[in-house]
Amino acid sequence: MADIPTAAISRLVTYLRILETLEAQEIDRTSSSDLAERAGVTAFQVRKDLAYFGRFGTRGMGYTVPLLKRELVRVLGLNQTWNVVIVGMGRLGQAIANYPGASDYRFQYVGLFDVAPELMGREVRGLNIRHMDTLRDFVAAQAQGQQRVDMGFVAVPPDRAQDAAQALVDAGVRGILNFAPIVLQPRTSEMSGQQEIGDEWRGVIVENVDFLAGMKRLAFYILNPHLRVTDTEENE
Amino acid sequence: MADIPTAAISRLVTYLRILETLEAQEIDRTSSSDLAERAGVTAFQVRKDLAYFGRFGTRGMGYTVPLLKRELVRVLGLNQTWNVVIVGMGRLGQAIANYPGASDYRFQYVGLFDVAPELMGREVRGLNIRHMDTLRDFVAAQAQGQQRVDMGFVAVPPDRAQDAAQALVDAGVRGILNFAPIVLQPRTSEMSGQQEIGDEWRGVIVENVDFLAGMKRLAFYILNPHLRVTDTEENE
DNA sequence: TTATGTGAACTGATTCACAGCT
DNA sequence: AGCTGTGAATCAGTTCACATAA
Repeated sequence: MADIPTAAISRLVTYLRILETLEAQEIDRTSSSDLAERAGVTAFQVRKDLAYFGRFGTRGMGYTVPLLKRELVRVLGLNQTWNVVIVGMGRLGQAIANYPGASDYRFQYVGLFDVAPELMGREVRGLNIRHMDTLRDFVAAQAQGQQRVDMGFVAVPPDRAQDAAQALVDAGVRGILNFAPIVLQPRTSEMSGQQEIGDEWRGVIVENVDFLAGMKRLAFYILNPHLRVTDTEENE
Repeated sequence: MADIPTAAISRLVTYLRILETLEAQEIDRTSSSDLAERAGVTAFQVRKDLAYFGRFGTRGMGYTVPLLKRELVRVLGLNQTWNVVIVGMGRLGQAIANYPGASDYRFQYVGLFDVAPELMGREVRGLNIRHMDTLRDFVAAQAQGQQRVDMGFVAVPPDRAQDAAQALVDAGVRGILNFAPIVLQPRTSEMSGQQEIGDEWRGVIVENVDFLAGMKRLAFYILNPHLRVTDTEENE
C-alpha cells in the first residue's frame, strides 16, 4: 500500500460522498462508470483509485453500494472516533462548529478555544469556549482520560494562525486543518538568542481549506477559461 | 500562454499572499529560494511557475517585492472588480460575507440570497438578504447598470446546492465557488418529459471549497503518515 | 559571483487495452 | 456478455543543469 497519489485520496472522499447519496436513495448497485460520471472523472480513474486499496467489485456486476461504502469508510479511517478542538471561535469557528455533517463518521468536537474575553465561557454546540492559554493542559487532561485530541482546526485571523498552529503542535495534536490563508511553517519559531528548540512538527499533518485562494483561482479561470478543461466528462 | 498546470495557479496565489506579507514588513527584495521556503516548495518550482507568465526577476539579484506582486495581481486578474453574490446566508454564508480579506483586490459582494423567511430583509455587511426567486431579475438588473455579476458563492445545504448552482448559471454568472460537499453536475436538470434544455453550463468555472473533505483527508493522512512526505523543504 | 530563466531529463500520475471473473 | 482489476504506454508536471544576464 505504498505510493498513492494525493489526488486519489481526494477522489476517494468524493466517491464516499456519492455512495452515501446512493444509499440514501436506496440504490444498491453501482459501477465504475456510474461513479465516474457522478464524480466528474473517468471510469479508469475510479477503478485505479479503488485498486490502490483492494478489490471491492465483482467482475461483470459492478459494486454493491453498502459494501463499497463500508470499505471506503475503513480505508479513510472514518470508522474510528476523531476528537477535534477548534482554535478561533469567531464567526468562522462558530460556523464550522455548527456545520452539519461533521458529526457523521465520529468526528467529535471536544474543545473550543479563543482569546477574546467576550467569548470566554460562551456555549457553542454544548461546549464552553475556553482560553487558548488552557489548551495545553486541556489536551493533556483529555489524554489522561483516554480522550486523546487528534486534530486541531485553525480558524483564527491570518496573523495569529502560525502561533495557534504552534500551540496545537506543542499540545500534541497529530493533524491540523488550517482555514487561515497562509502557509503554516513547520518549524519551531526561533526564540530570541536560541535557534531551533526541538522540532515538534515531525509527523504533524497539515491540510488547508482556503476560501480566499479559491476565490482568486476562480477569478483567474474566469479570465482564462481555455486553461480549464470544463470537464466534458469522457467515460471511456 | 497555453497549458499551465492548475497546481501552478494555486501556487501563484500562495506567492502573492507571501509577497503581501513581505510588503507589509517593508521587505523590498526576495528570491526564488526565499519564496520557495515560505511557500513550502522548491526554488525550481517557483521559477518555473513564474516563467509561465513572464520574466519578472533580475538575474543575480532576485525579485523586487512590489513589482512581482503587481505582476501576479495582474496575471491573476485581481486588478479588476469582481462582483459576487452569495446564495445561502446561514451561519456559513454570513461567516463568508464577513470574512476580512475578501474585500482586498476589489471583490465586492453585491447581493445576498436565501429562502428562509426569517432571513429576508435582514442586513449583513450593508446588504439586505433577498429571496432566491429574485436572483435572476437581480442579476439582469445589475447587468443593465454595468454591474455584471461575475461569481456566485454556493453556501446552502448539500441537498440544495445543485439547484442553487443551476440558478446561478441560469442567471448568467461565469464562475461558482462551491462550499457544499458535493460535486456539482454541469448539466441542465432534465425536466419531466424533456431531455437537455440548452446546455447553459458551457464555460462556467467551478471551484470547490470543501472543509468536510479536508477533514476526511486529514484523518486518512494521520493514519497513514508515510503517504504524506511532510515536506522537509529542499531548496535546491 | 550570484540568481534568474529555460530546454532536457526524469518522475509520477493518468489513460489505455485487455486479461480475468461472474 | 459485461464490468472489474491491472500491467504497459502515454502524458503531464516537476526537477535538474546550465546558459545567461546583472
